[in-house]
Amino acid sequence: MDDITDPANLPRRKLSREERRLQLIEATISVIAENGFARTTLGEVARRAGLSHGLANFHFESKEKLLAATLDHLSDEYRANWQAALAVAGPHPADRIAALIAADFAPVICTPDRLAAWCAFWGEAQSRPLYQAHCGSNDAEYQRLLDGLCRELLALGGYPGDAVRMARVLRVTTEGVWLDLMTMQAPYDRDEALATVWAVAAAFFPRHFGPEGRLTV
Amino acid sequence: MDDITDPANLPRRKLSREERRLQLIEATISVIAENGFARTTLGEVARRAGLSHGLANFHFESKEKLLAATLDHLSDEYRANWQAALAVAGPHPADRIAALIAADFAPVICTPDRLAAWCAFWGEAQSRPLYQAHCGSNDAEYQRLLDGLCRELLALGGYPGDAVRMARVLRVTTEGVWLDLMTMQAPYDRDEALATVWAVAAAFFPRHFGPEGRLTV
DNA sequence: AGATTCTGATTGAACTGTCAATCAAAATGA
DNA sequence: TCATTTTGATTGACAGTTCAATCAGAATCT
Repeated sequence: MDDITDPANLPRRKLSREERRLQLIEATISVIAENGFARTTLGEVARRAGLSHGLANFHFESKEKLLAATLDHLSDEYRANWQAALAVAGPHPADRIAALIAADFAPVICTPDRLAAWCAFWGEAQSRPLYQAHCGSNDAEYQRLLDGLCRELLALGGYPGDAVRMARVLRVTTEGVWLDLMTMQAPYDRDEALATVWAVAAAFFPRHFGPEGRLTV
Repeated sequence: MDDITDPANLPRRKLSREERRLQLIEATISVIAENGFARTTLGEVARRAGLSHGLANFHFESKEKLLAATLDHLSDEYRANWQAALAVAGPHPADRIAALIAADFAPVICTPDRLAAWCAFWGEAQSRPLYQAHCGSNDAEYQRLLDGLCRELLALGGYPGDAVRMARVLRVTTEGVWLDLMTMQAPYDRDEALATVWAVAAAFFPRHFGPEGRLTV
């Protein structure tokens, strides 16, 4: 048949291996966000990517591995985002804490689809050790970093309190407002979510943070 | 524990309708906690309850309705717990806030199985409106109550800040440490979790709360 | 009380649909 | 040509649902 001139069968095999994988991963995020984890099927993922379902198994071997790769992707993306934010932040611990907080609300990361997918993975993580390691709360590097910054700022500002607990509150507050944005029927907006985290920072470090974030000296 | 939920004593036609429903719901919580939401089957629920799988459909019509009833049960239980705690608390807003916080860490509520089940429902709630309404963040009564208490305490103590945001931080910090207890590979214990919430209260209301909780005047 | 009838809880096998995985053939690119 | 990618039909397993048969206990009757 003459398919060369037919625009209907144009877009075959134009993406590289890595691009195809990414395309399937993005479709997976989208399906998880819309249908939830339990109702995510390879068929729906393939359909949304405009591909046949056999391809998912070709590129990922199994559904399980596709899901694991999807979580990996989200995890890498999240880490790259805060590391980039940190790279352009000043050396003062308050500046670095502010950068980390703000990074979590960057439009690239804080997308409805992505938040929903994170949420779904959290829900399943407890029963699947494979996922558990990649979930946010287990990023040891991030936690050590935030712990250290809080300790520095505590010493610098002469604040009372426990650095590890403060770091934990900052982290879980961010996760918590994320969860609110996903699960509430009438949620507040992203700015209000960020303001809520600033309220925590301001309560812990009142001379360095205010309701709008980092206080400029 | 309950003799109802113990499969050891094989109950052949001894339990009432309501008791049987409860038994199946408890089995469902257990299976969700162990296998996750996506891998929860009627067969496994029935096996764990020591009953045939046809019975689950007899009592609940469908798997979907069994899951909804399970969430309902968790939701009712949660509400009953904080309402009971509030009933025996003093009239001072700080005492009532302290009672609400402590209630969330009561051994009856703060059980591995129950936390895991909550977690799983959160993960699916975004894609299922039926669940969404019953998830913690949507308990309007609880939120209005906590908002009001924070507003009172703010006025009473002459503290600066936004009452609604403070109430939100207290709530999401609790949810957040719950999530930590579930999803972290090496989590801290329940006391440390509670202490983390006290740290927030102490930061917001330093003359009414300390690292150990409510300050006695 | 004892026998009979009634109710509805319970079982387990059969049915149905769905989904992940497989594979052979076709299309594509080098 | 040869290797790689893509398709789509097929397969096998498994889960949810249905249903006819069973059975224990309650209610009713004699």
